[in-house]
Amino acid sequence: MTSSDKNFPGRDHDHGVCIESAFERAEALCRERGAKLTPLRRRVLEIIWESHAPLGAYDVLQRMNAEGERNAPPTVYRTLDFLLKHGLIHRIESMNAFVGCAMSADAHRALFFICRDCGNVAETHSEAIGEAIEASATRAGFLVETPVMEISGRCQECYDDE
Amino acid sequence: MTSSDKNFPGRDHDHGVCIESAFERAEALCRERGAKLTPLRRRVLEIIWESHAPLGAYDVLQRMNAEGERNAPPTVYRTLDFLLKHGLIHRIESMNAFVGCAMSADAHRALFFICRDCGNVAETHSEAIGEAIEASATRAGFLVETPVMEISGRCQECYDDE
DNA sequence: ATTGCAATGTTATATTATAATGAAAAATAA
DNA sequence: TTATTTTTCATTATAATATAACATTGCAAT
Ligand SMILES: [Zn+2]
Ligand SMILES: [Zn+2]
Ligand SMILES: [Zn+2]
Ligand SMILES: [Zn+2]
Repeated sequence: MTSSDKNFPGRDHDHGVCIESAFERAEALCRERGAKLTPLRRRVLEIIWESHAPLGAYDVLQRMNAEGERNAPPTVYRTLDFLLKHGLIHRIESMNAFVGCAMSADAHRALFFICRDCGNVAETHSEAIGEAIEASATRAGFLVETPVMEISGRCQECYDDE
Repeated sequence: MTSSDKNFPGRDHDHGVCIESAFERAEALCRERGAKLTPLRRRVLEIIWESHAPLGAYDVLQRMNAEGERNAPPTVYRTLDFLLKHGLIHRIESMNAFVGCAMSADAHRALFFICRDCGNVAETHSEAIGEAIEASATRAGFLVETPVMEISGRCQECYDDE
């Protein structure tokens, strides 16, 4: 199986592991690229990784300012742009929100499953889908550059709960 | 071939035909459902169908008000909601914009190709993609409800032009 | 006529995102 | 080191997108 894995975050998964490995990947990648993971950027990444549910920019901002700081929107958008540019987070277009990238941050075409109940997002990568899209694009005379694939629905745990 | 067709709108296609058939579909569907295609709704649908490039809500509003009318945002959003509900238009999530539905308006899962040069959008339907997504969803333990698939890239004509 | 309902109008405001400018900090060069 | 340049961050204002809340109109059923 070359394509996706069972990677929807279970209710009981060890999220500490997610966070830890996200930071390891971020640090490795920044070291490798000579990019600076400043305290501000680290903090925003940490906020994003508080859960697997996407956060809006203003939600991030609110958390940044929880202890009385006075960061303004451009600060959070700039920081999110940095994290996006380096593939450390993804933007979920259908939600105007941001979620941590769960994979090695090299450019990749991701498919997101978004649970409408718990709000969690699972990132997957499927060659079969990529190929099907390429085939369709070829028939339509279209050159694929940036696919946005965001599938709303329900995760296993949420539909087990009715 | 059960899946998609060559349906990117060519530079030279007869757009009058697109508009005409869009209105025929809209009228048939509203008749069938007892929904009212009021002058306001007809006008918005007409504005949306001016081209194959998605329009933002405020672009629609501007066109509605071009002759001095004073429609306000809720009017256009309500009207767009009606057209969306009946499948007469689609919302392109990655653009916050709206485009006419090119197919019979029964609930369908569409894939959009969006040309970054000319801005045109082609709507396609591919069983292969649907199946690939279902397969991936099953592996991830996910129940698909509302897929958003919006592929940015370049249409044939635009990359022929360099 | 009166009631009920769907459609539209109106005002205000919420939410998401960026422009423009400058100060501070960090890296690089001299 | 000091000077120079670049990157990062702060600040103020504003643009762009979307909705809440409530009023009015028009039309159909009783
Ligand atoms: Zn986790
Ligand atoms: Zn869920
Ligand atoms: Zn056309
Ligand atoms: Zn094009």
